[in-house]
Amino acid sequence: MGLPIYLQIVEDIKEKINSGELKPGDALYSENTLCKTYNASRMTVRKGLAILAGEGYIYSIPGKGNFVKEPDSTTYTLYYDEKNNLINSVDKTKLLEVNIIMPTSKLIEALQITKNKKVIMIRRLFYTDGEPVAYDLKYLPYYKGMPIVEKEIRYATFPEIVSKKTSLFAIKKELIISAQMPDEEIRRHLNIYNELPLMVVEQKLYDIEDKPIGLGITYFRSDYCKLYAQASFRDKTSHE
Amino acid sequence: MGLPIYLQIVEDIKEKINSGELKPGDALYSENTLCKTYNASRMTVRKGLAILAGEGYIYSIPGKGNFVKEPDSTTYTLYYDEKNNLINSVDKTKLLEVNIIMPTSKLIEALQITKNKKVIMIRRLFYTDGEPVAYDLKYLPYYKGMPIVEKEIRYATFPEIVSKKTSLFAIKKELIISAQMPDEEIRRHLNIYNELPLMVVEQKLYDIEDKPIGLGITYFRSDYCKLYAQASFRDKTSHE
DNA sequence: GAGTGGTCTAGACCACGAT
DNA sequence: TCGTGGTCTAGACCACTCT
Repeated sequence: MGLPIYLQIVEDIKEKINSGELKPGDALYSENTLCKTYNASRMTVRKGLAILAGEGYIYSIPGKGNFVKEPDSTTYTLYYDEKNNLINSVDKTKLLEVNIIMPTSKLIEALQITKNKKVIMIRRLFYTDGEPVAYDLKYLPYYKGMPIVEKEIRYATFPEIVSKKTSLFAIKKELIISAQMPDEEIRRHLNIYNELPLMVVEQKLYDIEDKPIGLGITYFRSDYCKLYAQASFRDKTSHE
Repeated sequence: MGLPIYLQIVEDIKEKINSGELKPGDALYSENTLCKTYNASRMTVRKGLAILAGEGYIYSIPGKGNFVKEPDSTTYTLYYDEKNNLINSVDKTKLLEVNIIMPTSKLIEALQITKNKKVIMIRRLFYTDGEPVAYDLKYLPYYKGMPIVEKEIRYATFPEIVSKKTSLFAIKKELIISAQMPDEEIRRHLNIYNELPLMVVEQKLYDIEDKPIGLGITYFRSDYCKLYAQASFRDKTSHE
């Protein structure tokens, strides 16, 4: 087979781990031994081991060796896009309000600002097939000369809105997912007349220095929103 | 500073990307040029580029060059552990029932089994501070001679239960998160007397060949469950 | 054909752990 | 002191793209 040597090493050791021949905590053979085993140079062996480490199979302790890692059973990769987590995706966005407000105490804490700092509030409604499916609130600290162009805000995704200020790469993001019942205002906006709960996704954006630069809360009709995640697996690294 | 050369390269290029000097789609200098720039050998430069690629900053096209990648704004790392996503974590588990049942049509589809294949059903209740906080259902295809030891099942986490059969490394997992109102039975188990919704987490486990080996559904009282995710960031790779 | 990234080698020196 | 992993070099050959 035409597989490069380092990938053969990866596959071989993976197989040994998956089959149980190597168990968590076990030491691999030393790199020099692996060089002889696979008839490869040390750099090639190390490239294979680096991939295994990146995929969470092994770790290494300098001066001691490489060891099989305990698999992480609590980490998943979640796909979240406020406009595309619905059973059907958002095809219309209605801008309800853009305003500059004084922060509530919740905002002061979340955005780590003083109580005199003004905040931009954006309220939007997302539609799928003509039906309102989500009610969306965004808050950003207000800076003088900030361009609040309605057209942009109407269609933009939260990271896009914020990225006008900072490079997208610089942003750290956090999500908190919960469920709750809608209040009267949200019931009205989302046409909820019966006992339908909401999926609530709170999104916090931070800049490179961990300073909060945006808070978003999206209330989804639970019949239009399911979130999907999978075991944060392996095979995301460069090979292939 | 004592940073190894390849990490200096990583930091330098990251800085150029974060500051906007290099924008998505831009080509980096060729590897040979970078060798001269940083006074390093090609392997060292490539080690740095490999890290940048692993962290999602760049990608490379053989024969063409290395390019700055569009940042992925929809992928997050979610932490989910059925016993530890609650405001307080589970300190007691009550085993309601272990039974072997004939599959419902939903189970036939989810576990990809025939309608004559028996299924093990496990029903549990999770407690925090004496209060029931989650109602938990697990389904696994039944195999002859399967050891169903009550004590194990009572306390085990889903992946742990299934791993009696397969190596933990071999398991692929999927989560589907939604919100719904409790039915009469769940209201009773979770002491819900008012309009309190549930966070529902459906967990599917697959073996290495993508065959389903377990289905779990956990119904959390929404006042005791928030899920947490953060931008699937970078800096998880080996360096440091 | 010249330039690019992908793979690979056979050395080297270092800091660290075990003894 | 010896073996381990961590870093690094200066070459090499290949397949590929561009022109």
